[in-house]
Amino acid sequence: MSFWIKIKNGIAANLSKILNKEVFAKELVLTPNQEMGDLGWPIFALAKELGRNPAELAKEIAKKYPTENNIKAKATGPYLNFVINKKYLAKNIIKEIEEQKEKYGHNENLKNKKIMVEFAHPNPFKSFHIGHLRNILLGESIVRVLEAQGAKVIRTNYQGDIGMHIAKCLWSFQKIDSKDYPTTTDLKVALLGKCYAEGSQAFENIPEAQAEIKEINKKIYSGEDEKIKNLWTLGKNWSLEKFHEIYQRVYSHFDCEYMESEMITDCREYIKQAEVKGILEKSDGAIVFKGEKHGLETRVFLNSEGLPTYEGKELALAYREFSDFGKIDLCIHNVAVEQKSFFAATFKVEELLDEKRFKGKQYHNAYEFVGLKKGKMSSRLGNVILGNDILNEAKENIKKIIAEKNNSLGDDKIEIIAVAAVKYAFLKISAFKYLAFDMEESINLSGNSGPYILYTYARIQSIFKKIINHKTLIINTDFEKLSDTREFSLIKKLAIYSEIIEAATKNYDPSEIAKYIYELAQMLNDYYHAIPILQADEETKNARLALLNSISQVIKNGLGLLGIEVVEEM
RNA sequence: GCGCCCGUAGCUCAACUGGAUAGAGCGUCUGGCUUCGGACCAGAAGGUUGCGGGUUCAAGUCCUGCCGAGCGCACCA
Repeated sequence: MSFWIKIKNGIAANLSKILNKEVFAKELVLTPNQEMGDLGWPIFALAKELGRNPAELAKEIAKKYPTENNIKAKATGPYLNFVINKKYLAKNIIKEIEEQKEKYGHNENLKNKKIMVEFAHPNPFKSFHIGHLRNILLGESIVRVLEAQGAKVIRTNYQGDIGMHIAKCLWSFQKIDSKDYPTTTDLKVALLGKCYAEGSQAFENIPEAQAEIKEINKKIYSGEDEKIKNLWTLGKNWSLEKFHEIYQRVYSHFDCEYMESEMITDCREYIKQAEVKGILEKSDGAIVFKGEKHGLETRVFLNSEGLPTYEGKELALAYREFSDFGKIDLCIHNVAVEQKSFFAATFKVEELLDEKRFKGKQYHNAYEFVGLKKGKMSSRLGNVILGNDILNEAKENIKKIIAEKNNSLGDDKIEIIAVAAVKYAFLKISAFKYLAFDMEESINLSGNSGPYILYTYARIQSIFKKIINHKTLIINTDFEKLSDTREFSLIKKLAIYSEIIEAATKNYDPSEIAKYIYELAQMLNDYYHAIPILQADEETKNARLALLNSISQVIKNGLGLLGIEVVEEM
């Protein structure tokens, strides 16, 4: 348990004793400013319950509060506020960070929990676009946040390698002579994209083509046509090759990559079981789930041509996911909000099918959609923004800035900064907010941005480089020397870090962490400008270095949870 | 038409899940490198939180009615 939580628990325990009534630590709020103290407890509710005037009651409780040296109670109007001794907090927090280092802020709330996070979900034969990018960045961060709370996390990715979109692509792709196949990954996926666009156009405009495409789709499902099967395998491998490049580029990996095509056989058995149990029923030649009696919509599981739909295949996936890695406590499906009714229905069917296995263990993390600020994105029309294009664009912009400064920086570092810029731009916005993407505006390199935070971090490292053996100085720090109010604000900010991780877990929303690190970086930059570090007398300097060391550790930890790497210089 | 989500500064977003004076960035204007890194910092302008009603000590946050946008409404994934 973090030192900060201990302080809050201690105050809550004291209040509980005085009032003979349970007071919870989470009722304590941060004060808006330093003069009011550090933590506050609004006592309106209690005053009302006792029929008392809140301000008078606050004074009375403050008087009864035990007089400790380190935490003092005082009444501020209808709030009971607590003042924490600065040196006491500084010493303990800095010590805690020094000891726990990259584990600082972590907890064991999810110890012994096995959680599967299913994310990324690109479709082979189609492009990895901006929506997939938001998905993978969010998913990767959620995984890290859960791990920081002690959970054992299994990373999975479910990729749609079957269906009409592929049939449309292959319809056009089969006409290309293998001698004309491109050699680079980028050209290969570009070709698949072009074929898909052509196939889609043909499907809409040419009746014969439509029939041919439907035929190809059936052949893909049956796997009996060698030629189609080979083309399908080839195209899929091209796509996966590209996807893996991207996963690596954003520091993601998966314990298991499920393919939709792997589900088409097994799912028939589960659909049949569900039909026998009366969960699914026949309707117009299809087998459907009539969700209305559960307040849901009707969804098709097996279509009238006898092919399993996405819903049908989901049943087989669920059984795989809940058995391949032993018993799991929770499966988080990181999928955009548009699939909400799809998941509501499939979760219900799974629950009715096998309550013990699935009930309460499936969760759809319905994050919001990414769209374009200008125009509409459509892979059919070819105006999609690719995940890689965004990263490349950010990289070019960073190169430009470096060139303007006449600096030089290795490509590996520029890449890290570019990835940081893009990741931060996506993750700083709440996952539950529609993201209107605009290339120029969305990837900031200054202000509230990834590079700003990396710059702040690099700046601290730069100070350390000027000191020899600064780490050994921290042990004997005189914390009394940290007397500036900015220093205390920084220490308090460091103290609450563990609570931020908990907040990010509650809604599976890493934007809490992004916001926190930004504020911390901002406070540091202000401090950096106002207070000299290296010019201070020896003891003060050491105390300030100890503080800087803690700040840089927390920035690094927080960025780590967002899936962002740091650079020592930039 | 029904269901879900949303509406906060010119733009993009915060507001610790009902608490104290609604805050940041971008953009605009002003100032700051002879000082630990100017991808920085300080300051200014910018708000009837879409509109109306309600709940209570307290509402951007909760309930309700409008207005507006997005997503979803069975054989795509």
